[in-house]
Amino acid sequence: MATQKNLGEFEQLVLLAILRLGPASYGIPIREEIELRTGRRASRAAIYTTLRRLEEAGMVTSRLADPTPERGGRAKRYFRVNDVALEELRSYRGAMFSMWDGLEQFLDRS
Amino acid sequence: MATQKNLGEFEQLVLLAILRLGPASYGIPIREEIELRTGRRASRAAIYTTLRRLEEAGMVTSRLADPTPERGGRAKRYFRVNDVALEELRSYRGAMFSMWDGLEQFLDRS
DNA sequence: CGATATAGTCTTCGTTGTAGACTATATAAA
DNA sequence: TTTATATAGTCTACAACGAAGACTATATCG
Repeated sequence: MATQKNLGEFEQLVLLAILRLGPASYGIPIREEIELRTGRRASRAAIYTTLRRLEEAGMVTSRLADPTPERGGRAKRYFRVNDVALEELRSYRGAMFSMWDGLEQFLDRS
Repeated sequence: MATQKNLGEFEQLVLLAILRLGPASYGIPIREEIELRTGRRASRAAIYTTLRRLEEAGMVTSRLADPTPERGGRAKRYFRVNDVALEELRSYRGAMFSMWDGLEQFLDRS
């Protein structure tokens, strides 16, 4: 369990999407949140693969809910971010801040 | 050339290190800058491999300088970041800002 | 009960992350 | 003037991550 590695770039996005969505975090909305916020396309398979790997690494926990009475109401798998992952996110965020600090000159539009 | 993909997590760090170091950017200092700022270990091989791939992708440009008259003064290969990479960095930075926005509650120390 | 919508899985493959061992080339020391 | 030591970079190999196509499951609607 929890092989404790560095988070990949896409893994970070997925984790942040889960945090953003809160209790409503499952595959489809996670994907939508990422596409909406980053403007970047992501296949469903990419999302689920990443979610599975994150869970294997102990970064997230999931539970399969009951099917809901809506059209196409297949059971949803909900996710939440574990403390290890939170710590990783914080730490990576700090690292990025430190790396970007002082580089404002390179941020201007060309 | 320049297959235009998403930058990996480590690739970003390397690019930022080059920006930070300016004209003094070559393998060894790049590594030191990353270790210093992020607190994360990185082997020399990891740095050079990433640099080579970034160059193949058109993200950086390198030139091999003349050997310097210091102990161990082997010729250094200097790097600079290309515009494509700058644009990628900006874009990824924006995406991360957007994803982190509103999640300050999760940033507090535990 | 066939069409359609939502949600998730399987399989596969290319790309990125990572390091150990090795090479090259300089000065310092013996 | 050979041998040690320091700096800088390369080769090779493999594990982990990124990404998608095709498929399965399960619900409602007409």
